[in-house]
Amino acid sequence: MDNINKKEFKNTFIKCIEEKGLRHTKQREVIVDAFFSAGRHITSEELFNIVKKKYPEIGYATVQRNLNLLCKCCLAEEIKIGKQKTRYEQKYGNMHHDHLVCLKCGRLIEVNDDKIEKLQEKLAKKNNFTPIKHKLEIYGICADCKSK
Amino acid sequence: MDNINKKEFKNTFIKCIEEKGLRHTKQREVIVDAFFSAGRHITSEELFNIVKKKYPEIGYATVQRNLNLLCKCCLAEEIKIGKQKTRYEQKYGNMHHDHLVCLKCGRLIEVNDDKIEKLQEKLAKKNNFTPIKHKLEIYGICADCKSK
DNA sequence: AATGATAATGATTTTTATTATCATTTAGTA
DNA sequence: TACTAAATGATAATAAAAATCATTATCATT
Repeated sequence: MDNINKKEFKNTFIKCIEEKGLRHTKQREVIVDAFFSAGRHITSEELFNIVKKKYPEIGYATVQRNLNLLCKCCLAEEIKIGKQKTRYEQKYGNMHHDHLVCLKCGRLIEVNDDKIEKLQEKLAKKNNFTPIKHKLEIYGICADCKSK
Repeated sequence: MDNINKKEFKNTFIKCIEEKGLRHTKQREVIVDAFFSAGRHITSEELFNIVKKKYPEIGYATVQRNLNLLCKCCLAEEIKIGKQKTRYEQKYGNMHHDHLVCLKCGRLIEVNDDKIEKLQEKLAKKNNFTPIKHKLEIYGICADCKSK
């Protein structure tokens, strides 16, 4: 099942780079594979270290560049929390979610609330503002850290 | 009226540094004054340029340090939007608000919605997460930019 | 299959914001 | 007034991400 998703993910990427007139390379293959298989919120450095194992000649810049490219293809999104390094989150299609951020362990928990989404639309409209996207982060202490 | 707020603001600052056993300096005086009187979302660089006019010998580091100090006193808060420089926002007491961020002109509009706040509490609770603070940013196009 | 245009790569440098360092000055008290 | 430690100002360090650039690889065309 994960393989099906992976296939879809890669196909979307391929379609996207073809639309842009970009090229298919071995490095891109390896990077996109690794990005899909990695955790949900990875830094460029972490991804670089993973990719290096499969493709030792790869350069850091290539990983960084292709993460940026994934963002342009809407397959990844930057998340910046406090002073942490930018993390890159996988995005399948239009699925959106917000984050609970634990201030103790740094864990990111993905959440969703339709009512909040709708109220945000309303709030924007009230200000004659056309919303395109949004970011909601709730900072606090996660269940695990509370029980410790 | 603004002067009363300013007085309160400065008193809070003075109280805060005294609690921490820190000292009162001319530079702090000038920086806090300028910060209060400046726009709602200022960068350290902008503030430095303002302060320099009243106090030309001042160093950038001093402005930066005191902005950080204001944050520790809960009189300022960092706002980081995209790749922009960190901006510092005035905070009076506990007043909280969210932001509409215009993707065209970069303008920040402060908004508030009690219902959203309450739903956030609920959402956190549902995940056994103790919320401390949150950040909601809605990105889109502001009224001014739409009419252009 | 060879060619040529140009995108991509990898190594490195640059940029840029913020923090740290440190000698000197200053504040606040004893 | 002197002393102690905080604050300052100039500068260096840090660190993440972007830019540069010579070289290599891709891919449409022939």
